[in-house]
Amino acid sequence: MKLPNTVGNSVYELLKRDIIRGQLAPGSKLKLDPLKAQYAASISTLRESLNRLGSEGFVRAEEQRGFFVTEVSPDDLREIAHLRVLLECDALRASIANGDTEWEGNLVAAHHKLQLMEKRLLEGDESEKELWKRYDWEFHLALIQACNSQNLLGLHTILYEKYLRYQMLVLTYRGQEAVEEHREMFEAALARDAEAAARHLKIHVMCGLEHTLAAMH
Amino acid sequence: MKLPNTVGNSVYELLKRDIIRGQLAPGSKLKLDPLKAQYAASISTLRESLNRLGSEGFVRAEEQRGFFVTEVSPDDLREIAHLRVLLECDALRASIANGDTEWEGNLVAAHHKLQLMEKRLLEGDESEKELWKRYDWEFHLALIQACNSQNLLGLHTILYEKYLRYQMLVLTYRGQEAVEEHREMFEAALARDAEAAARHLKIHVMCGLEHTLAAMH
DNA sequence: AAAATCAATAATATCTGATATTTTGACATT
DNA sequence: AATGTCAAAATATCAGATATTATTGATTTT
Repeated sequence: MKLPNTVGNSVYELLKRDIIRGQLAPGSKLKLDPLKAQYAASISTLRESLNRLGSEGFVRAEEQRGFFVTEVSPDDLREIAHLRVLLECDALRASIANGDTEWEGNLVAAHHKLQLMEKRLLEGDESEKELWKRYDWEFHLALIQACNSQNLLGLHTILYEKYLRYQMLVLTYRGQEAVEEHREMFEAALARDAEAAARHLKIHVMCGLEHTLAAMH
Repeated sequence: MKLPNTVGNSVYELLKRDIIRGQLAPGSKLKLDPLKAQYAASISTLRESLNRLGSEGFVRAEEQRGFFVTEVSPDDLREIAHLRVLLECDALRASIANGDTEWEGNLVAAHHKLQLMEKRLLEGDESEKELWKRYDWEFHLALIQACNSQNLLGLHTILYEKYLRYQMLVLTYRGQEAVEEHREMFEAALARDAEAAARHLKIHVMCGLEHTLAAMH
């Protein structure tokens, strides 16, 4: 990954992070003057970032009325989970078919790190949820990294982030089940059993969906 | 569809149209001053639109070096075709499962208009390729309109447009085969045969892919 | 009290012009 | 041909101005 050197890029990253974390609440108005103060950027630069986020669906732009954090809803979450399964399973199959030694190595490393973190979370050490989130992402990315489609990886990234926002909003950790699912995916991927891996991935996302929907009451 | 009232929106639409039509050639530099003259908008407004197009993949932004029309390549086209099949087939299945009378009505109308236009194209009247392009889009959209997922429809739109750019670049019409494929999809959809419809759609896109790849020499 | 009206205020969309930094291209040196 | 230098060009960013539109609150009408 390249560092975001420009002001525009870092404002974009910060805004996206704050939306995903829920610090900018769903539906809330993104007024330019306050944002300018908070994110230390000019209106023009802010508008550029907001336009990007608008294209990606994190922000909604209403003509002449400005920008809003995209609303959440159970239906939207269902759509996102469904798309994530569709794209990630496809990418996973391709990745398992194409992956070389390098890919396996990264995957083993990513799973190992994730698993260590999950062990600590299960033991009650909730101090590093940020890190857990990153390791979860790195594991899922490692699985599909060899899919050989930049377009697919790009779309998946956005879907993963949107899904993550919902998980952050309900702020609950699913625990042991998720650990198992990760392990099953991991083992199936290493065994080059694409169908099993995709099956476990689908279960993983769908159970996460149910869990999050339930927590949304 | 809503009309783009703001300058930013129409510049966005115009730029995208010119990229898809190939009037802004793949890889070409998008210098701000010339664009400012050509699209009659200020730098700030232009940059907003370019940022949106960057998020969607029509434009590539390079730090400190400005904006470029995204390059084309056979591999990129293959990725896009593959994703289009993946998403559009999924949407089609859902649409066939959910579609009501209203949906069928729109579909019949869209297919009828497309078919008339195709007849004229086959007879050699190439004067209205713009209109044909629109009717093709409206038909494909009508097919999946009832899929019940705004997220899916949004992603599909971008993929369709990217695929279309390649078709515009090679500037050849596939003719009778495409007409047949449209008819088969149409009839399968009306008969609520989701598997057949998806099969024909896949063939439709994949044959279009081969045709375009061949024309890219 | 509810609805409609309307002026005052606030916010957005857009443009211009200015500055600092970076990239590019020409030219000269090795 | 490779490298180094320097002016010109281009970008990224900002601040400030204007026109237009949206919001708010008070006033009037029903």
